[in-house]
Amino acid sequence: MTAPRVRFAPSPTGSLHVGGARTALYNWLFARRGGGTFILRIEDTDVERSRRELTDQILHAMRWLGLDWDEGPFFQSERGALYHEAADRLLAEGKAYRAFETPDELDAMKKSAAASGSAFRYDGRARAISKEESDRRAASGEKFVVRLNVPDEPLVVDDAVQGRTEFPAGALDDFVLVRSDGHPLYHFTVCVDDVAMGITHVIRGADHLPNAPKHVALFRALGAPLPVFAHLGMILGTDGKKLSKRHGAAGVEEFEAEGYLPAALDNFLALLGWSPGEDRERMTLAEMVSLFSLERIGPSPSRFDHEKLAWLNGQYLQEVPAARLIEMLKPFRVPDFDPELLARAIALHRSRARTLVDLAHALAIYGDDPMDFDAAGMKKFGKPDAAPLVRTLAERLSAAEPFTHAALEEAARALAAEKGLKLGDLAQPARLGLTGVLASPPLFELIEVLGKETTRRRLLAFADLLARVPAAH
RNA sequence: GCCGCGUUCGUCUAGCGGUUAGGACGCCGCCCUCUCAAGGCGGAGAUCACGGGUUCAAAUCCCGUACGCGGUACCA
Repeated sequence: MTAPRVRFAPSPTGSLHVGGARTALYNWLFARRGGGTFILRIEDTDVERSRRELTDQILHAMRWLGLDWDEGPFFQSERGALYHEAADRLLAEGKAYRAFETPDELDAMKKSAAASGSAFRYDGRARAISKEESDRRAASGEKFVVRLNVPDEPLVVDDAVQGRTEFPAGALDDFVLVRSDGHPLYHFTVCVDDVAMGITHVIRGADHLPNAPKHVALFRALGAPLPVFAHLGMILGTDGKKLSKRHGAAGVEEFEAEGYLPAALDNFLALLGWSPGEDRERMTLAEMVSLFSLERIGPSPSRFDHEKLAWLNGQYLQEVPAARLIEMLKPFRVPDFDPELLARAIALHRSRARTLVDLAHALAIYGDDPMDFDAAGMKKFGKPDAAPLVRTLAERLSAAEPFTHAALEEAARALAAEKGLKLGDLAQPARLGLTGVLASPPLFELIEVLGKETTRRRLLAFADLLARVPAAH
């Protein structure tokens, strides 16, 4: 088998969302697996809706995901000559023809079709116009569209994922290839480009499956062999509806901003519709490459489960080398302190975070002293008679020598024993005073990183706060 | 409406004629423990959408129905 040539062909009418990202990923995996070529093509023929910034955003998202392309990006907006050449050839060969109906006339036809309860299909009446008349009317400046002369026979799409589907003869009308203003349309540009680029496998979302017979007809008209089609089940929201804003993040750049790791998103997306079998779930891109095959892609739609993605991201967060993690954290505003201490703080907090945003947020306690204290915690520990105990603890901890978690814990345990308390009776109020919340990494390791000065200052301030709490009755 | 595709625990999935229907997320419990995570162990959770066939045997093959999704442009 010759090396595959595949392409990812987004339209820059929106940012790269997870559905598109998964399509890109599968194409990339397939290309890499087969030692083939991955081509990036920007389908910006819709001039009204395409925006340059969105192309840049898509390119950025691709790079972020680690999906490098071998050729392109090609812009369809710059390939007009190719399409017009192809249209002229089809026209000359009688495989396409000019149709001179105006939009208003077409509307009228649609309306009458709707009135009689049938679906509108262009009836191909302009096929009857002779070549001479067609040329003459075109030359005289009359507006026309170019339509494909779709043969009256069943069209078979043999899909690697969805299986064989047959579209009966007459299911398609002679659809428009080129608009009356000269702009080539989507189906046409796709096929012309796929032929020109020697695409062997078309891997894309199942929303394109109904388009596939059009493409089959077009490939034939163009005299090109059919590529293998593989239509991927759609990615839906958790409620089974089309993915939209109210399902939370859907754009790749949103996941980046929320502190997800590209490796986690790649892994998660890969599993939406594909499974390597043998209960394999966590995989690097390289592992996916070696395991990937079209045969193991399922046909059904899947739902995007943020919970599982978050879990997976947490898993990846545990494995990132410390230095790399510090790099990754940079865009997320972490307190500026000693790099060595930062590394230790990260070691303490990473297992408690599921995203970089979580982690950066957790790291904030190493910056400013806490201003707010957890309400439930204050209800439980916020009593004036707790103040002396916290004060004593502050003194004992300050005196601990060396200032290590082992010595600190020993000091705290000794104090607890003296007072006939459990360690938790001491640790929890201390944790609250030090961090403002009741959940944190092991207290004494935290204190060790926080340092003697900060610990003492916060504990003493907290004791003062406790002393001012009105006594309960 | 018409055309097409899909349907295994709540979710992602394994399964490709004979399994106690497996794994993962989430959920619950236990262990660890100064709290919260992480980790370890265990549990609940699927009459394989439904109804007919084919077969000694069906989640697996065939046909209907229901539901879901997609398409139905001089959008992509």
